[in-house]
Amino acid sequence: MKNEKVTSLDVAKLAGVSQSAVSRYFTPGTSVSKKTSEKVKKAADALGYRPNIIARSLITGQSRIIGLVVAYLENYFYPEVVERLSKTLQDKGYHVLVFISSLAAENVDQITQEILDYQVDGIVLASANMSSDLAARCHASGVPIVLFNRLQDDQRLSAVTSDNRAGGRKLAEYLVSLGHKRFGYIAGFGGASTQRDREQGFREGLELAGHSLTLREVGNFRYEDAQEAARRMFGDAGHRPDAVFVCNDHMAFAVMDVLRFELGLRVPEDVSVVGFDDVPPARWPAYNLTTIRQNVDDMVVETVDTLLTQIGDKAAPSRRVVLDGELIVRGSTRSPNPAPKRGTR
Amino acid sequence: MKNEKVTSLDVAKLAGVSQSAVSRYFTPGTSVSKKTSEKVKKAADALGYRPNIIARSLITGQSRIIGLVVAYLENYFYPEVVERLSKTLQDKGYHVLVFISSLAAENVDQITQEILDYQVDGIVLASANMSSDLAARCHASGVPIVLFNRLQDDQRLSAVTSDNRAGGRKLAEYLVSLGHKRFGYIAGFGGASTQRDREQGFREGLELAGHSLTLREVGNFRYEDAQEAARRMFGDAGHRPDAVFVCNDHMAFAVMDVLRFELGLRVPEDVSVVGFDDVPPARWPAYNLTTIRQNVDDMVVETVDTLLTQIGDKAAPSRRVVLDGELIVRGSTRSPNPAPKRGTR
DNA sequence: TTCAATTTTGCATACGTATGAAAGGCACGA
DNA sequence: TCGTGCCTTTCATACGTATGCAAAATTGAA
Repeated sequence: MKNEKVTSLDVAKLAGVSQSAVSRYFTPGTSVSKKTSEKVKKAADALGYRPNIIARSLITGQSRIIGLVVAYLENYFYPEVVERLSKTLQDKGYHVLVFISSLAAENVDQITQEILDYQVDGIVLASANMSSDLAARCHASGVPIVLFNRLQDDQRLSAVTSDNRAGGRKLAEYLVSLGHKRFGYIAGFGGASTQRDREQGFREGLELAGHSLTLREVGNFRYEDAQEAARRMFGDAGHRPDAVFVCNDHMAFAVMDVLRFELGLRVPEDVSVVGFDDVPPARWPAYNLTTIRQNVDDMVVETVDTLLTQIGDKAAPSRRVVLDGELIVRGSTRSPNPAPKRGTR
Repeated sequence: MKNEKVTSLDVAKLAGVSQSAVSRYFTPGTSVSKKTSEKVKKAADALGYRPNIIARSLITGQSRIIGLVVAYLENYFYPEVVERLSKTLQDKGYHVLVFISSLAAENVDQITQEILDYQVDGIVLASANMSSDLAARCHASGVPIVLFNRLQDDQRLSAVTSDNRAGGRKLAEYLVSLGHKRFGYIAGFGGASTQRDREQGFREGLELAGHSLTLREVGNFRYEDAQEAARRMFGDAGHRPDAVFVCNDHMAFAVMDVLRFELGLRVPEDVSVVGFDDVPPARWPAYNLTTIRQNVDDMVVETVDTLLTQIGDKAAPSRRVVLDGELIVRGSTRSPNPAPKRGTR
């Protein structure tokens, strides 16, 4: 209940040195003699003193806070991101201030204002889009921004993504190689670059193999919407796809659930299902989903690298990092071995 | 790239007023005339000025930052918490600074030090335990703390939890009512109060009905550990439970997966499985898990209430809020209707 | 021992804002 | 016209720390 803040001045008095000495003791990379060092340490311990980061920030202009904007943690890709990102930054002496944004874009602009108010040293935008003028404004105020799992036309913004287009193509090629003929696609929210790129890659892959998309529905990255999309796509028994690419794993689970438990279809015998992300439930036996892995660890490392580089050198050029995504083959797709047809066994 | 910070003094000059006037304009609840109000607004807009929260904090002693300590977002109960908590606080003008802690306890103490360095206005401890002396220290420094989904012996700490013991009892009663005879329990991490209380309630419920726990294994709140636990518990076909309570949903999914896909057992026909939390996948058809609902919204509201009350009045007494958890009956438990045995259909 | 070179220390100031106290402005009634 | 009371504004200072600069102390070599 004692609300007595202990300051560097208190420590200085007790230790019989100047406030500067105390400050220097707690600032790495400054010279302070062994003698005073011990005096300060002793006094600081006795009083339970710790430097006030807020006051320090005011001087140095460094808050050691990174703002993270995230829209929905419902997709289990993002909790992993928050955890890894926060941990990695923590190890480097930074911390993450979370801003939850709605899907509406204006909201993001308002939130970014709030972020800037906190004098953050950098911003990570995940699962949220930002208006170009606001991006420009952040840039103008000298705060580095990294788009995570997002791309924007503005080339001045750094971004870390997987190669979503290549991923979509890989999935198309793989499904074609399994002998599938009728392809469905369940899309995410229209404004997202991940949605756009994955679909584009998937279509390209199909067309290169002489196929094309048969059916397309929109699931908006939400479980419930994806269920609806699956019902529409597979409702007409006569015109069903025999393979469906769902824009992310989260929605793929919804689709599989509808196929199996509402429509009585077997996965993969009747329909092959593939997703994107490789979130933890994708490898749980109940889903066992074939998907493209987004390596969260690598993405986070690149994000932090980019961010800290730009914090250290404001003149550093922006980077666009595109990571390869590995195809993870599991049990939600038909077996690749066509041998049984010939009866060789 | 222009790194020119615009301060209240700049605005004051442009508007032809004093710096105080600018400060008052941006401080709600202060009196400022309509005339200067407009001058300031105009100048501020022209320069793109926004008050520096860091500098403000130094004066007011209020950072409007709440520290959140969380250990693992792997359990999908916590992402919901982070999202709801952050959003609710955002609406009240606060923001959440995230601290990821390992499971080790010393780590939490170090992290709490870091939190205090940021001069947070309050702390929420979720999925992490804190040493008593550190709790005392936080208390001493006047920073309110709320334990979320955790209890501690120290009565001075506020806490918001579900009634875990009552929940465990409800589950026991329900399983008994279904006619089960052999009961298994898969425990969480030993140090957690949720683990302890849920198990205690479950045992009480069984004993009140003249039953007792047959088998017990430890899953440590982790998917993989829970799989192992399930293998041990159900490995011996002659001594299997016919109902199992898994300490949280996250582990329950692992157990169901092992039962169905490794051991070929049917849920609920061969074994009834119940969990705790009611995370989103619990209602997905693939699991369709009977469980106790922890109402995240209510828990968050109570947490924020408690926190803001104590921030507003440091002398406010600590609160312990215990919320009721509803039994959600789904398809992972045997049908309550014993009629088929008599062949009435 | 002396002096120059080097390290350590203290002093003073700055960071950007909030706020109590004092001064200024205004309207109103006498 | 003058004085009284109230609302605005300005002035000055404080919050807790970092840091350039100059003074002091230490070191090392001659």
